[in-house]
Amino acid sequence: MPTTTPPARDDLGPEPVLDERKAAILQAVVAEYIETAVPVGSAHITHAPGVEVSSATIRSEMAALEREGYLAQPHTSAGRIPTDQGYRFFVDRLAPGPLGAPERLEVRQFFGDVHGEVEDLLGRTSRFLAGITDSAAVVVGPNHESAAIRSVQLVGLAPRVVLVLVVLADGAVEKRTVELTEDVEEGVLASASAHLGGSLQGRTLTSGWAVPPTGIPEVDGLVRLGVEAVESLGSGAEPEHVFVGGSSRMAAAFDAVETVRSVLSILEQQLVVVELIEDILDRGLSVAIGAEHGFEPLAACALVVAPVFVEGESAGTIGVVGPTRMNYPRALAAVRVVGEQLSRRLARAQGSEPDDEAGDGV
Amino acid sequence: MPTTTPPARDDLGPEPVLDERKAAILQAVVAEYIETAVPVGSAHITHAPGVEVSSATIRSEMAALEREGYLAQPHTSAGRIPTDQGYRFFVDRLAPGPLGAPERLEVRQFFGDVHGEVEDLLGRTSRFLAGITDSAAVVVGPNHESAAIRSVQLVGLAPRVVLVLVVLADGAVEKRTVELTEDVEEGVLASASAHLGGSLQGRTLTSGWAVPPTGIPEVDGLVRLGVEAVESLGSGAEPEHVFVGGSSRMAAAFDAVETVRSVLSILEQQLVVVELIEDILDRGLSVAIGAEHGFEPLAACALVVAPVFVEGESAGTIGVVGPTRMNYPRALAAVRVVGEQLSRRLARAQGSEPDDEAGDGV
DNA sequence: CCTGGCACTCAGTAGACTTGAGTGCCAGGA
DNA sequence: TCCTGGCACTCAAGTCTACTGAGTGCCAGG
Repeated sequence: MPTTTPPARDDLGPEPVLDERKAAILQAVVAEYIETAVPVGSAHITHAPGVEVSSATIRSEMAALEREGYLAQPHTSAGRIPTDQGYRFFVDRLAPGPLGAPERLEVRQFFGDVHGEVEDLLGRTSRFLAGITDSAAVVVGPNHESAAIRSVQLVGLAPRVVLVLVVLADGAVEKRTVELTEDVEEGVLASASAHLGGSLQGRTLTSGWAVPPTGIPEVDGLVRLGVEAVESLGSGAEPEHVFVGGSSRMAAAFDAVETVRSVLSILEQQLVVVELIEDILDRGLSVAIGAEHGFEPLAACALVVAPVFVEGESAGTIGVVGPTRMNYPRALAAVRVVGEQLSRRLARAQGSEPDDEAGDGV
Repeated sequence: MPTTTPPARDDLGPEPVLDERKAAILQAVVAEYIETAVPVGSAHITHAPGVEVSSATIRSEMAALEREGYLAQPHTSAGRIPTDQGYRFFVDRLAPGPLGAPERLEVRQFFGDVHGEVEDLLGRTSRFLAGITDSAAVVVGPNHESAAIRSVQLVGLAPRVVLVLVVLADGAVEKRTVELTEDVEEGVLASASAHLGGSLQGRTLTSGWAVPPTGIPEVDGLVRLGVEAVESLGSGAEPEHVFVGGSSRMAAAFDAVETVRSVLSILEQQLVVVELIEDILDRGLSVAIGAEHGFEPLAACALVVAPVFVEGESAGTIGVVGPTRMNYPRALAAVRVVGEQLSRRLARAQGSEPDDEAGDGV
């Protein structure tokens, strides 16, 4: 029986002092409850690793764990259920384990087969991640504030409607329709387009840029409108692209219909979910359990999240949303591996990394 | 009591022969059941308009309606529930009524406030339609097969990665990333881009087009790749943009969790929903009730759909998905009005219609 | 042909009882 | 001091029974 020293903790609260046996009991209860969703009685874990004592002893330990806030009892004559704090202890002690073999194969296959545009990739990834974790999954695309502008173009759609098109270095295309007050000639449009493209290329959406006047009033007017449009793209008016997959799985995750409805409704408000995930990451956490994230409507849920980096730059976020009794080991491993693969994939799509198929970590 | 002659029927099956009283009873049962979700007993509708007979008489009529397939009984001593056929009769007799006043106001406000890109508009519309019908709502964007190409551009993203960008007359932007086998010069890229744009402008994505060679091998190679990319856009490999709003409302629509889960899971597979809606429209229906659409997983649902036209051209579809006992009058009215407003809005976004705010029909 | 009356059905509710998984506590032993 | 087996206790959930009442089908009389 290895004396597992707890790995680096996710949270930085006061180190809980639980002796080995209490910890083993708590761990056994959490593991059992995650698997069965039934309150765990003392007799069920007498043979759990690190426990090996009689049920009576376990009972007294459980009573202590309950006093200390790690376990709860639905009613007097029932077994114990982990509290958020109990799950937290379990998660913090969790060594970063590998993904199960079948899932590993699935990941390999998925990232081997998938192709197409980035948005498509992100959407598929969210559904895939939902699939292997049997929860809902969220994939947030990169926000383009720091991406360099590759090209800016003005395209006339109708006599007084112009489309401002911005291509970023990461392959993202943003657009904005601008309505004009008067007709504009094709040549003027082309000049303005060229001038804008030349001036903004290489900048980022958020950097302040001064576009020198051309001296031709019509062109400069149009250029000004174009600059405003591009600015509005950078100002975060447009939320990042968010993909939520597998939310149907929440239907079976809770027995109260009202909980299901409210959780689903939150998942529909993608902006809220994104903010929640960012907040969790800002606080340095990778797992938020129940009330920890402070967002009441998702108090029955846990989130497992991870940022995705491409060449050291943030390129989005992925996460899993499930009931607090979700399978944390699997979710953590899946998020880690899928995040890595996605990152590698995105790097390749930007042409910034050699096209090697032999992935590490999977 | 007006002798209501049934309006034009949606379906073209054999005209059912139900005398006035039977029809009134059936209508009362459906209306009551839609409102209460409780099996309707004979005594409950003795005072319904057009009925005004004793419960005993109603009972015998109900028994007849059951024999004829319009009603069903959950068990012997319960009231009646409409069958799909019963709902169908109800819907076919429904005069196209106006939307309720509060909803009318909401529609006016929504389409007055909403702004931004088309995708954004469609997404918001789906959520809005879900809101006023208290069901899930689907908005399918136009498929771009028949839209004229306004501009084609090649943008270099990385040494061997080129983005092919197609702007369509309706303001949609499609893109495809192409990986090259060898580096290409900036000048060659520009030439190819200009040549492609010049050759394809005004065509549609699906029309076959021959692009004349320029005589410069590097350029022609790039042009060929570009043409392939544009062709792949038209070949329907890319599904239309689909927006599903309000699916959380399905959680409360059925009491069997399994039904909820399976319906939600179907709504997640947007492609399936789109195909189902198209199929319903192809069959000339605007409402599909229960098993009518022949799609087993949604046998517990009804769909109310409508195409959206802009200047006679199809510009997408909108629809409402709910349980078969959904509020058909409201859903029909909402789909009609929202469809009209969306159409008008899309027309304006394309600059093809004067910007008059005073909408008719709302 | 409609109606009031009547016997019948049966889901749902309520109460009584049983079961059994689970607890807390304690005295005795290592 | 700590663990253990034993024991009395609790209480959700299941089972059984009885009752209620909403609803039906049928029929004889107006």
